[in-house]
Amino acid sequence: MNIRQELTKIVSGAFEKLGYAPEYGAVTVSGRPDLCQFQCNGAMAAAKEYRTAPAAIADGIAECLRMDKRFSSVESVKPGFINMSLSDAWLAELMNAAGGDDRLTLPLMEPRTIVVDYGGANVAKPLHVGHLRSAIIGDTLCRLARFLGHRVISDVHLGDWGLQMGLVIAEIEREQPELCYFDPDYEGDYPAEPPVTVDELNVIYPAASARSKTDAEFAAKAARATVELQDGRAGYTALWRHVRGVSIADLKRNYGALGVSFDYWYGESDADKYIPRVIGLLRNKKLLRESDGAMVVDTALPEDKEPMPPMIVVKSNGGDMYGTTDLGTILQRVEDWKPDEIWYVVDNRQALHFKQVFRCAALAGLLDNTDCIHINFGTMNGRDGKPYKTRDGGVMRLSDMIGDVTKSAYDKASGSDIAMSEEEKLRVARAVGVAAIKIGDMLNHRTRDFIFDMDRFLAYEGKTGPYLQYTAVRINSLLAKAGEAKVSSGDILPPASGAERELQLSLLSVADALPRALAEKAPNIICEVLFDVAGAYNRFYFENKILTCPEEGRRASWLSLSRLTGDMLGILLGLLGIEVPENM
RNA sequence: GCGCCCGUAGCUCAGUGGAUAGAGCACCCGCCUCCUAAGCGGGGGGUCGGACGUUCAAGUCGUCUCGGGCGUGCCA
Repeated sequence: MNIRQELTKIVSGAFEKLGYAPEYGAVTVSGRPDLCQFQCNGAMAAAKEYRTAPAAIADGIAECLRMDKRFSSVESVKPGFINMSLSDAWLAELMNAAGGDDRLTLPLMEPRTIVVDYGGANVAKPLHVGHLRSAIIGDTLCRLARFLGHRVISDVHLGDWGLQMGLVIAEIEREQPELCYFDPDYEGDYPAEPPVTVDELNVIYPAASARSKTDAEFAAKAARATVELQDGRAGYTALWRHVRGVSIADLKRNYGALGVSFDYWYGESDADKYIPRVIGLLRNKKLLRESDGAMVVDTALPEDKEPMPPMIVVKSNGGDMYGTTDLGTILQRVEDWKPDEIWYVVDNRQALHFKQVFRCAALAGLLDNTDCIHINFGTMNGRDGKPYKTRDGGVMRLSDMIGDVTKSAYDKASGSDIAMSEEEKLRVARAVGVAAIKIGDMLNHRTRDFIFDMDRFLAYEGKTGPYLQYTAVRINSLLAKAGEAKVSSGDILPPASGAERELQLSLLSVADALPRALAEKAPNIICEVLFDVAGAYNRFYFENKILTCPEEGRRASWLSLSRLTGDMLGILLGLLGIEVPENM
């Protein structure tokens, strides 16, 4: 249950009853927790319309609400604030309702079908730290949308069809020209085993990319190979299939280490067969125009403030642009899945590109009541504010980063007071490392550039993933001890202290935070509410000795409240793809 | 040049037009004979880049300005 919505309903009712528009009854969490838990500022806004002193309106509303037993206090303050706090009895009632429900009374929304495109992975290019954000933000948004009741289809949209494939093919040919894939007259079956390993691929692409910058002939060959691959040359296609397969296996391992997965591993190549139809549609609607040998579509609107260059659909050499592939992909998604929304979790820098693509898709009539949304995010920079580099100036592999953080978490686990087996330490280290990385990133608002600081990820102190896990582990340990001692839990009682009341209120606020996080596509909102809950619990835990509490009813209540908190932390961490280890 | 995004504590960042702008780190001081101290409490630290405007009320909205990042047709 969303308490803020519930209170808004109640207060709006009071406004209406007194002859004011109900819209003024909007309730927010109090900005002055020392004064009250919730507030309504509508009286001040209403004052103008009704030409009445705001304080007089607030007095009336407060008077009207005061008789409601669900409030412990309702006050009208100075300029026209309406301050209210929940009665402890109602709070306890809400806690027990949550504790007795699988979803902890968290809301479900009207289901929509949402396709989420994230990851940004390319064939033959290893994932580096720059791929982190799309993967974990996209994964979190998928989990959140699913949890709130939506039908979510995730698609990695693999970069498997562009120039980088031509570069890789050209480089393999340069190194191993004798392979049958390069013989245009070859008529036999192609080998079942790939001619390259992942490790070789990881060397081949950078080498090819570098070569193409200094060797014009090689660059031309790569471009030609790209076109020939797209035209279906048999040998290249067979080789491409191998490279793609080897690459995908490796990508799955790396994403898997982060707990990130995809429903579909479609690639740009899968959009290829839709492209002729896209171009046909554009041509029929007379949207195509020749420009410097390329075919373009004008996407500018008269009201645009920002410059909107034409979008190139067919390059002057006859090849497709990535935007064309994106259009083909939209057609495929709309036909196969009929989504209400398509989300693109992609770097800020492609904002203009997506604006063009979405407009072009609308012009072409590809969108059938489908909203396309670019969920942009900021660049990950190093401590110098420039794009992140390793000490020797190279790009850092995602697998290396995960390895470093996991190693450090392992050392920390080894120094723990808790005795753990070797195997357990490894499991804990993996879970803790991933949590450190994810929270370190997603605590920041997604649209901002942020500083990637390995040392901070390795700190495990304060506002970090491990803090959240530690809180959950503590709770689980407490509940296990209670079980051993046969101490039973029972109804959650009205709070006996400020810390306990704050814990209950923080649990109540989750139901409001999740839809907001989804509406804004902002994982940091989930993180914030997680720290609210975990912090409140840790204060409560410090103040109260739960297992040894002599009052049986109170002890039983505290155990239930602890269980509820643990379940809530589990759900919220689950939305971020973070596991709770058995020990820390 | 034009456009988009961002300037909040020493650092990294939150902040749904409302009351006294919050966290974490770092620094200083406390708390384990008692359920996991990867924890809890306290302290110092701010003209929210600047100016003007809208509003009963601006870190939040608008205009201008300074500083930084990014984008601006045949890579993705």
